Amino acid sequence: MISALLAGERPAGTQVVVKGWVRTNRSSKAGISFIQVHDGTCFDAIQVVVPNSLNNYDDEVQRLSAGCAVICTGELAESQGKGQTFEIQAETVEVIGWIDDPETYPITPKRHSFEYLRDVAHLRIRTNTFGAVARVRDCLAQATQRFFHENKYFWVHTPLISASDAEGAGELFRVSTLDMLNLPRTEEGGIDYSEDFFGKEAFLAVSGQLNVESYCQALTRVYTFGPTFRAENSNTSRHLCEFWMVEPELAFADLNDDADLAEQYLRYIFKAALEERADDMAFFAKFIDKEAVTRLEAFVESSFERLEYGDAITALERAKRKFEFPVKWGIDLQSEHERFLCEEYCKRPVVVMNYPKEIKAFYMRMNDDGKTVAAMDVLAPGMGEIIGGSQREERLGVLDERITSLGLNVDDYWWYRDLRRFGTVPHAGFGLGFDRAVCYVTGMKNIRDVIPFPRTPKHAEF
RNA sequence: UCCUCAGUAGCUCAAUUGGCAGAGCAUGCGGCUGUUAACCGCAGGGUUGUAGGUUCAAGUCCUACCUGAGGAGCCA
Repeated sequence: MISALLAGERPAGTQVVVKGWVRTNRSSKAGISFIQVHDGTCFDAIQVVVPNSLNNYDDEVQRLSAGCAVICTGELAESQGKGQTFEIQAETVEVIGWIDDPETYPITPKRHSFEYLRDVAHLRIRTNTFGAVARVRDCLAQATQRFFHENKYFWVHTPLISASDAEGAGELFRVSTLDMLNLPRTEEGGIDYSEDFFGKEAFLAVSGQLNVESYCQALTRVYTFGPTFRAENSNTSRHLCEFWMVEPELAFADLNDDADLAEQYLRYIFKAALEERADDMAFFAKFIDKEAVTRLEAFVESSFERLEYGDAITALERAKRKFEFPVKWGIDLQSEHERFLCEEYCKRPVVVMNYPKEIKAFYMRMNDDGKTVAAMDVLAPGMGEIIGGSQREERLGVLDERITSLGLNVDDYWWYRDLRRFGTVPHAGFGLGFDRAVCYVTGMKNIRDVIPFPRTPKHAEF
């Protein structure tokens, strides 16, 4: 693989084979061709130097254009030219796959807009940017698994199909096998879901949290890492209908333990990106976002500020600048407020803790003041909220009160309530939008460009 | 879903107060070169997002729709 060759794992003079795709081909009738071959294993391509003594030089090598698949053999050599340490003095160049009609190949060796490349998402991965994103995304995913494994967390595969809409997180995708042209009806004229596949209404899950809480109260330290689905009509650079989420849950823990975990986790995966994908990160810093590397380095080195929600409000009220949305105790923080807190007020990552109960979910633990719940948001400079979490309400009576006061039905939560009846313990967890984390690390501005085939309203191509 | 902006060659973009549709890159051919965002020359490439309207004349003005982007809301 090219990554091993360019890393110097084989000495010059070794006979090597390279299998990959042509990036550029500069050929000279005078007798030599320079082919950049790329196999995706690292950022750089390797230069294959082809002499015109090869018997397929005229009719094949010179016709090679961007995208052609080739297998090259030859001797690894220290490069005579500038721009690379190693190159290959080719002895054979075998063309495995031609470009059908070079004029119609969508990925040309020039800059393309990200919007254009979304229309050719099956080919955009062959570009520098999307290759780098894919490798960094993998690095962050592997680091996530490694971090939790090393800290004795178990990976729990929570279901993607949810038979109740009790999770209360916005619009859901329906899962049904009913014949839409011939729907079974109840006597009242509604749709009779008892005829449906699961015998009741079913949806794609919007979170694994409620399920993972069950495992938490038996395995102590658990997490989910998988896809999640929201049918909200959100058309922004930060939203996908299908996205990946990391949700750890730990037993015998409070909100401070939760914040500690979030801090350690983020530092761990960001450090992995800096160390393991230095080549790709250097590219992002050069062409996508000048601060991609320095921002991460600062993040990894700084400890997080912890701020009470009430203190955050006070800081915002005393700020000399004006906000578009007025500040007072009880509001949810807008992104302009979040950016101010971490970028100007604290100048480092901030954990805002203990929010008013009115703006947070029913399962978050009621504090002794009766006004706030043990919720936290981790705010990152340059992005705003990157993690949201809470200590969960472990007291059955208080949980029931919260469910009822929000107009929800306690019977819908029967198994979730059982967890509070049978050996309940204080526990806490958080959710991280994995794709947003990839944006933060790479400096990519649009979440549709950090996931392989983005699903957004009106878009499920490929 | 709301607000704003945009849609012209394969791609990225020009085109003055409404007046002959242009460039760079890419592609093909030729030349040149241990080249590397290569360079030089030539060539092909267009129903200006769609449908109407105003006008002698519309890429340009008007209406509707479609598509995309940015912002907002919702959130992760």
